[in-house]
Amino acid sequence: MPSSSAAVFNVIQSVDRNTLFTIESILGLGRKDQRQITPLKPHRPWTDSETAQHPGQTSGNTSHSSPEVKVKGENPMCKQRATDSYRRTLNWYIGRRPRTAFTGTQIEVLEGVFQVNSYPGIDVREELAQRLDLDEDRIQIWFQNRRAKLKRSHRESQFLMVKKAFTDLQGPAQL
Amino acid sequence: MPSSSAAVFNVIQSVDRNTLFTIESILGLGRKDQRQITPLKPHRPWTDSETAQHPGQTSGNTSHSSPEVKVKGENPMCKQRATDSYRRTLNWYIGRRPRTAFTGTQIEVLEGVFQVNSYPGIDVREELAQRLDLDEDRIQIWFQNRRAKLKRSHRESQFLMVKKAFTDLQGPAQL
DNA sequence: TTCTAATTTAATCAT
DNA sequence: ATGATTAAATTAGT
Repeated sequence: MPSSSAAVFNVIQSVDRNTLFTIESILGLGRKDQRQITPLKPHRPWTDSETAQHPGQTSGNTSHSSPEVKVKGENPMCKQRATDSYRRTLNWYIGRRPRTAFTGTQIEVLEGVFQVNSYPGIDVREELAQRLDLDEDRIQIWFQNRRAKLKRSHRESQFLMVKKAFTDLQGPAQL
Repeated sequence: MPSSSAAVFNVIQSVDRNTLFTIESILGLGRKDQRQITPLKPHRPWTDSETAQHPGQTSGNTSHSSPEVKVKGENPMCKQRATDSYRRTLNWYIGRRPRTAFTGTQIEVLEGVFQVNSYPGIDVREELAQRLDLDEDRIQIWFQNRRAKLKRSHRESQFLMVKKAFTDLQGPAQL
């Protein structure tokens, strides 16, 4: 059974139930020709239980059942919160890797290396992983995100400079 | 393939300028170097253009000569004198966007679209922004927060179900 | 106090 | 590798 038909059926059901938002519902339905109705990777494991349907039929989505939670340099804080118990237990039906929490010293070292070399090779990454007690994958992902962040900030500053030039041009003209 | 040629080039350049660059020196440099780990000035392009949309909202906060503002660090002793000064210093360096207050009809439409499609694409977001007279960024942030809220509620209900099952298992066993 | 808009970052996916 | 986007976590306003 294809999952797209189920999605379409859900949409039709939802629209049928509340016909209050007729025009606005078309906003969500009008572009059903592409991409959103047939998601190749449905990243929504919880949205189908709104009408009390049978749960658990979407559990077979890329679940790498090797629970090797190797968060090595972690556990700096221990909040006694009731939500903390099921915060971890609800991660299993999501196929996502648990978010890695880098320590302060790890960030320090990574930032220092980034200032020298933003594109570390495999050897430097392996060395860093061994020294910082992290996986090499995490190192690579961190550098990717760090480069993206740097580019973002560069774009922002450039945009601000252009806008400032505009306002500086328009400002004195008003005097 | 020359996929790592850029990285090699960067490394060679770095080595050329400051000779003898090993992981040791990089790590040592990263340790002793003083830099900002917490940026405290992340992203505020609207602080210098308050004339466009939010008149009178932001004040001229050009000087920020108090970089040692501890926001999250709790200080159990001598907290009375520092409360309003904290409040004041928080308002200084925070460059947040003013909180958007959605109207009732905007919330209605957004909720209606959310019931149909929790992951609207760029086209739907743009359409919504134009119809509701909002920025597309606000639409996206709203859907992000809405999904987080939905997931939170689902987590709570699942936790309650698990806890109920647990007590139902333990209860009759005691008889 | 609760709820939620806003921000940041690790992770994922497509190109 | 890059860009877009998401989830998660946190901050902060009403």
